Amino acid sequence: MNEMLEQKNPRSKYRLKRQSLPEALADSLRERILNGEFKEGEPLVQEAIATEYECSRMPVREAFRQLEAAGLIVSKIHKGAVVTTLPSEQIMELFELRAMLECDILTYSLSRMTDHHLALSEQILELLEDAYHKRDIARVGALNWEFHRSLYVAADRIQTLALIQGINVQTDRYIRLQLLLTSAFEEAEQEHRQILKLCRNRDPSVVEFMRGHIIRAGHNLLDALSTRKVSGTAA
Amino acid sequence: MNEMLEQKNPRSKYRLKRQSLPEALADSLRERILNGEFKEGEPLVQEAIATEYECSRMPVREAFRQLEAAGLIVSKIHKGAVVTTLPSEQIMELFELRAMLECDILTYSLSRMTDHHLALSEQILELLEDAYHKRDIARVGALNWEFHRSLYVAADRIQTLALIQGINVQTDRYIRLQLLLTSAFEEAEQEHRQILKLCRNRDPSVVEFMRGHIIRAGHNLLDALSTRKVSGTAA
DNA sequence: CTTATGTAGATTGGATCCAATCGCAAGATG
DNA sequence: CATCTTGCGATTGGATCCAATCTACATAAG
Repeated sequence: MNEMLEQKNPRSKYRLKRQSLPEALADSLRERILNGEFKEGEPLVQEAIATEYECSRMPVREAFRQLEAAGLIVSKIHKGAVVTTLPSEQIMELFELRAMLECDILTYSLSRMTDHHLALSEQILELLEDAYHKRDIARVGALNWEFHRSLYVAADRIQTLALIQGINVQTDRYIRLQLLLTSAFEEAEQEHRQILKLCRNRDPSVVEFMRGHIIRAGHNLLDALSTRKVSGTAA
Repeated sequence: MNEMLEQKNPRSKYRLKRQSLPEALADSLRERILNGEFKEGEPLVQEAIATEYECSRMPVREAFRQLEAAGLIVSKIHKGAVVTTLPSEQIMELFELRAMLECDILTYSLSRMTDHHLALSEQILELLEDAYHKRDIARVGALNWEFHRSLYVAADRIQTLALIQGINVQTDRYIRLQLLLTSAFEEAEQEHRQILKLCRNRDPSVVEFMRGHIIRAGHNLLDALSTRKVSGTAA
């Protein structure tokens, strides 16, 4: 039980401590992987994590199972867990999947959005812009997903949303990396405003705009990654 | 170590016992859930499973984590795990997701398929037809997915395939249920032949045909499910 | 008779202990 | 000198034990 473990679900006011230790651990470790604190290919040692969080290895092991299912780590028998490393084609594939799935769900959502939904999206967008200007990378990553998600809840497509969320967790890691490397998020910021505006008008063209938004993000990321890679090998 | 636990990966000949107990358990339990042996809403008790497989509760717990990540069970803290139960809208949503994702990957795959790929698909299809005529439900379920999968491997879209596999695991349960309830698989069998034929000709129309194939399967299932429900409540 | 409370049994969550396996280095052997 | 073997430390896998929590039933109060 460590002070690093904050309980989640801040939205439901009177719901505290309804998380088991493995879940809380998984949340914390996921955050640290997405932050880049645990780098690609880095091995995660059960004992080290356990002592760090002042608990036994058992909850750590269960947390590892969850992270493995989310695709953030891979663990081989008797050899431990390492942070996943994706080749660039697969990273792009993830963005293409997001584009396909998010466009689909947005189509459902668009006709069902209420003013309440839009107001909430706007609120999140303002928080996102604020976080970006303060260069709070972790918060930008989280709020970026929250904004996208807020546009989709009206669709009431639970399975689709769950799938998209899973992919977003994976791309989040690279989005944060991109924030450190480039200034490409400037244009993404403007695109977010445009997306919200189109949604307000229930303009169906927002779907294709969203597709471009996501695919562009993927391409920008790959560019940033490839330039980093050559500079990395040079150094 | 119980005789119920068979090691998987039969395709790679000299690869035995490279599975940890939790994984083997997860495989076995997943199979039993898909078979309908554990019904929807039924609680899974750690101790009972553990004694059944003659092991301690710990590997069971880790297996539960995997099954939960796959969406087959949900577990609440200090209240244990129960088999998931999906409302019909979400079941249909799963089929629609399959339709979208499988059509997408098939488009990639179609232009890259070699004769070798097609021969393999044909082999699997024959096994599938054989299993169906022998009314080996579990085998039909597994081979149905194997056939679909065999059409997609050429696409070399790892993330997409993983996503589709996850959804197929969930729909598999209902497909097997449908096999018990209806004879709708007869037409599916013919459609499989047609799909393979269109793939041989590299006919792009196979993509839309596949979409219809999957969506039809979903509708047939929902029909079967709704009639079962009314007869169930009547009895 | 209904509702609140409390206690016992069952079940899950977490910690500690022991066994199995892996990696690596030192030494033997050709 | 290269290669194989062997043994030890480190790490993971699994079992058992104890603590925390839930469910159900019984009992008492209104």
